[in-house]
Amino acid sequence: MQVRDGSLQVLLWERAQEPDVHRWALPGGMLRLDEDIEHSIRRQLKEKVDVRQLAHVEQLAVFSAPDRVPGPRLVASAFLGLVPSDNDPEVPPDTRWHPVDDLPTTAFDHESIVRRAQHRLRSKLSYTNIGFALAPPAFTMSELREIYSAALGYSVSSTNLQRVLSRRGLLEPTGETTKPGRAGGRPAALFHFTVRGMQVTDEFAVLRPPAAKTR
Amino acid sequence: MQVRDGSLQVLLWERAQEPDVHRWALPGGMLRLDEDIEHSIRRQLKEKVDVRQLAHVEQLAVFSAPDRVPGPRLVASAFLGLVPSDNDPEVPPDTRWHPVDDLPTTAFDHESIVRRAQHRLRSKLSYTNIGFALAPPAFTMSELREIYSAALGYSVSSTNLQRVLSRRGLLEPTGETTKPGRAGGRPAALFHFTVRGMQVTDEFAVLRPPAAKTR
DNA sequence: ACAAAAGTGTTGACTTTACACCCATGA
DNA sequence: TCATGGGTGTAAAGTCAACACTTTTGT
Repeated sequence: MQVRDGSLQVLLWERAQEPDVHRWALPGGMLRLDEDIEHSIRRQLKEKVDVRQLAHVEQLAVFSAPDRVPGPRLVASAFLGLVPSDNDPEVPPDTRWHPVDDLPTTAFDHESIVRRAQHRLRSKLSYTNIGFALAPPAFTMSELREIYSAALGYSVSSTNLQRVLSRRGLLEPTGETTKPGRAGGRPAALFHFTVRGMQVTDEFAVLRPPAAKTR
Repeated sequence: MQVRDGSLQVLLWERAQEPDVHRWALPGGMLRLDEDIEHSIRRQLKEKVDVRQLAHVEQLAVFSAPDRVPGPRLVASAFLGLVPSDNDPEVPPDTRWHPVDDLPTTAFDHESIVRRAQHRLRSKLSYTNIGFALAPPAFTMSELREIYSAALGYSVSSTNLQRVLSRRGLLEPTGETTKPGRAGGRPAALFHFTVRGMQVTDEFAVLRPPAAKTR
């Protein structure tokens, strides 16, 4: 998934064969005997759709209903992969990015997989630093605000976004600023995330462990 | 998993054959063609170890490293299942409950699966009503306190536990009370959970949607 | 000077922990 | 009446959303 043109989008591939011809499917394929599933996902995205810049990949769920696809029983292990908004992989002609809120007719149970991914992403934006995987290496707070707004599906205040992320030590000014647009306005400071990999930043909303008595 | 004797325990089965003879393994088995994985798990627990009272079952993760078990490649889909502390299934002689903080030598990658399950449970105790699946149908706050403390691995105050769960509308007094022990003391009120299935009760720790303007 | 965009200060609402205190019972 | 365990009141700390206000730029 990626935030592009102000909305959260997912890369889908139009099936050319039965079953479910012309319906849109998630990229993926068969697992080789010598690789684990995450490795397989990365390989297929690279080989088939030229997506190499996955800033974050995580397991979503296994879909194992006996009738989820016609024909022989097939178990799917779904993953969520995030691409930073500044990259634009050259995808093949039969694939396209689709806004999550305006999906075409999907193949098999892929729509429910996309829904699950969207839900996971929304939740994690709140209690982890997962935003780093959607954002470019450096950004203004306005840009980050748009990314978060697109992914969450509602408007976020850049003021409060900055405060929340700063309090958690996730955000750091690079020192540089951007030029203002033609309309003028104060130049925006550039920020970047301090941590690369995903971390839980707000564990234990309640029922925290007892205070570690200082002294 | 279940809280028994004041600690969080997991049911393991001692392998009688190579590979990994005499090491302890999680219960499980092969997936049939006509069932989904959750159905399979419930079936195997029922048939093999007589565990029927699973108050909650959820997917944990897929383990797919090519060398996770010797021999032909085998992908495992791990689940977390919770048994309320008031039941004591009659398990076969080659299985035993083990405290998660004192595991025996486990087979294959099963220790990391247990760790993952423990982590998942701890997290969810904080932001969902998952405690209902560990507790008996009715309980005193002291009893619930012990269950939560065992599962979380640190001491929880029954005062605050009650308040947190009550505020969320998860807890309800049954009206009944218990007899005090021989040492005296005020009789404890009995409570039960208002909701049976798992629900997220504390979504959006931060970055909540804008207030739905009332009026 | 004015509009535009970015950033800061501040307030109020809400949670949650910690702890002092009160209540009901058996010996 | 005292010890014991259960339950309530309350204060202090922390977090967050909202919004007014200030800063910095281009025209």
